Amino acid sequence: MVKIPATIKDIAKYTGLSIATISKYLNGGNVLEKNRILIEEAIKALDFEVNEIARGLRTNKTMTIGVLIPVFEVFFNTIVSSLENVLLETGYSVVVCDYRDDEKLEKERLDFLYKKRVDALVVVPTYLKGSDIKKIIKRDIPIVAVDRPIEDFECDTILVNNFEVSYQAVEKLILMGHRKIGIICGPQNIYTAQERLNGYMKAHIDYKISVNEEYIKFGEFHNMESGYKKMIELLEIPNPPTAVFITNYEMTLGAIIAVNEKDIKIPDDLSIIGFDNLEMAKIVKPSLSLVVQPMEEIGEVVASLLLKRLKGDKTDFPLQKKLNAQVLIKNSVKKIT
Amino acid sequence: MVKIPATIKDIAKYTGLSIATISKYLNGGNVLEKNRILIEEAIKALDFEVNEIARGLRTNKTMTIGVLIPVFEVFFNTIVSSLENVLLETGYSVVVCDYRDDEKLEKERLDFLYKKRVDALVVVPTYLKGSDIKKIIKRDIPIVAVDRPIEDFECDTILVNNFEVSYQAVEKLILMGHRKIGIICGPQNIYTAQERLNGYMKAHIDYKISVNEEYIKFGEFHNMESGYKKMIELLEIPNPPTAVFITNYEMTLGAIIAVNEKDIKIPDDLSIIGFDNLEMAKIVKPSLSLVVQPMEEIGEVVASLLLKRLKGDKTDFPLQKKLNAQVLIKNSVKKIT
DNA sequence: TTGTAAGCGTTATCAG
DNA sequence: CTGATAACGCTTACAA
Repeated sequence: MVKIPATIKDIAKYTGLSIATISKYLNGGNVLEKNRILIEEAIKALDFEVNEIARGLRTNKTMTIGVLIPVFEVFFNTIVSSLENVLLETGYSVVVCDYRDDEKLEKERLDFLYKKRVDALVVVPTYLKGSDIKKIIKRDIPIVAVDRPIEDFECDTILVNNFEVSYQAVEKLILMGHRKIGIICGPQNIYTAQERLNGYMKAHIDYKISVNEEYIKFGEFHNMESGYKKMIELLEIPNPPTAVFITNYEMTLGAIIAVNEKDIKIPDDLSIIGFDNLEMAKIVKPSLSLVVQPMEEIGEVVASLLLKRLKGDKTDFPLQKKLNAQVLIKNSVKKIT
Repeated sequence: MVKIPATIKDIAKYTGLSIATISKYLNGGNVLEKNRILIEEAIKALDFEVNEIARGLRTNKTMTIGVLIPVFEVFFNTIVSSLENVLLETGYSVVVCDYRDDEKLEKERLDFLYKKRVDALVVVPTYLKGSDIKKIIKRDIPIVAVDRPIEDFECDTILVNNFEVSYQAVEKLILMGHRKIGIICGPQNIYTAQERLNGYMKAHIDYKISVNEEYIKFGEFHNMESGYKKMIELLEIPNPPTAVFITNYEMTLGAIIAVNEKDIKIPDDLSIIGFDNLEMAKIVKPSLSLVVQPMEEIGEVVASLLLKRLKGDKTDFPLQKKLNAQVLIKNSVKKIT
């Protein structure tokens, strides 16, 4: 830990070979058997490791992928994990930054990743627009938008069928006889939150059910207290909904706590469909009906797309793909008449 | 986005000055007013930005701090945020890696950070020992252990008074008349989990209360289901505890759900002290008694220590500091007779 | 104040 | 297969 790590030059001296030969060996080139052995001995003896900074300067590649997410929470964490699982295999590594839902930080962190010379970027944007990206990103590197599109920017984009799956969830409630259906939405400046509300509206329209504005509550993603509060508000409406659709993980958690506290029985007093609530789903009784997003799949799809682009393959650019979430109906929804 | 960013050489050509002068300007050196203006014009015109990789190679500094945490969860996230707030001010940036509580990954990610040539490391270790560190870290960079010490390794270490605060929490329960006190602990290979259990034991010894082994349950940190299960187990003991101390955030969450589900009234049927459960604490009623750790303070202390070490100031090395957590008694604890 | 030139640790070209 | 050498883009004595 005290001595400075050896360089190729040191290995060259130790072995009597040239720098070029050592470098060739390090990059998988052919070397005489006896030299190979010698080099490997030297590497061990001198505790050598490549200086990735120097290599990066020379090759103009850092073998690093930058990932920008709004906040460290289970949905994004899971996607990133799955992304990493694929990418690490191929020698790439991943640097993840969150911007805490903050507009300024979102740009700053993007700039940070760019300055670290990542070879490609994965972005879950909130406020970020095409003009921002163009200002920050000056080299031509692959960029993939995930979960939400980037406004005014042409790039590969991997989304979830938020609209359709929300439609399906609400449709199930309708088909179970519900007519008074509440929804706890996310902020309408977020694409996924919009889409989920739109699905809710469309289902009402298609089934010719009028929408009671009182039943639509706007909470905050990434804040379970807002789920709690909005659920309380819904429950306190004089003519309350018979079913509530909660549109993300954290808010679902808060809503469950509200329901418990008010001593509301599920599904007898109220039917519920939550979102993405995997760990909770195992715990809560009766078992929670859920919209489940394909987080692992998202990560895998993004990773393989990225690898393709990094190889220079621009087929189908800009790719726009929607992955399917599923509605899982369990015991938290009751048929009513 | 198409053109490759300009280099200092380009600026030199544009301005007719030498590379050295441009470099001097970039690093805050004095330059003739008219040259300054010229350089700034060139930078704008050519869209120049320093190549941090090249700079890093030359200065042998990356201005980056590596942070290794077990998992992205609120306790660690909060510490990292606060750390970043300080560090970013000073021009450093932060790369955070989690190892998902995995022994192999813990070493791999440490190696990754090291290979990225971070200038210093912040580590929350689980399995990591001094011998591992010595194997991986070959340059002499500052290392700070946070929340848990590194076994067999001499370095700066910032901890929380887990033992003392757990003692105090249990003591409060005892002073409120409780004699049958349950505890939901974390895995005993984790330092903080050990300390918290030790505090519980010591309080019992000091107050001459015999410990019922049945009341001691071992869950998993970072897994709310384990909190749920262990709480159920405690409640199903024929002679159940009258109070339970739950020793981290995620397990507290699960435990609350278990209590709600079993229709146990807090604090009438059961008294509870949870851990670190800030957001929950706002929601749950009656208001939850808690052990609150000074997460922001930890981040700040670590950051300023780091900056000191990076300046080469080795005063008090190896520093070992314990920060104080607080017991906050609210309405979830009842006096019994 | 400015410029020259060496060098950080690699990779890549091109002889040998 | 191996080696000499020129880059990569920047900083930093040292000289002018």
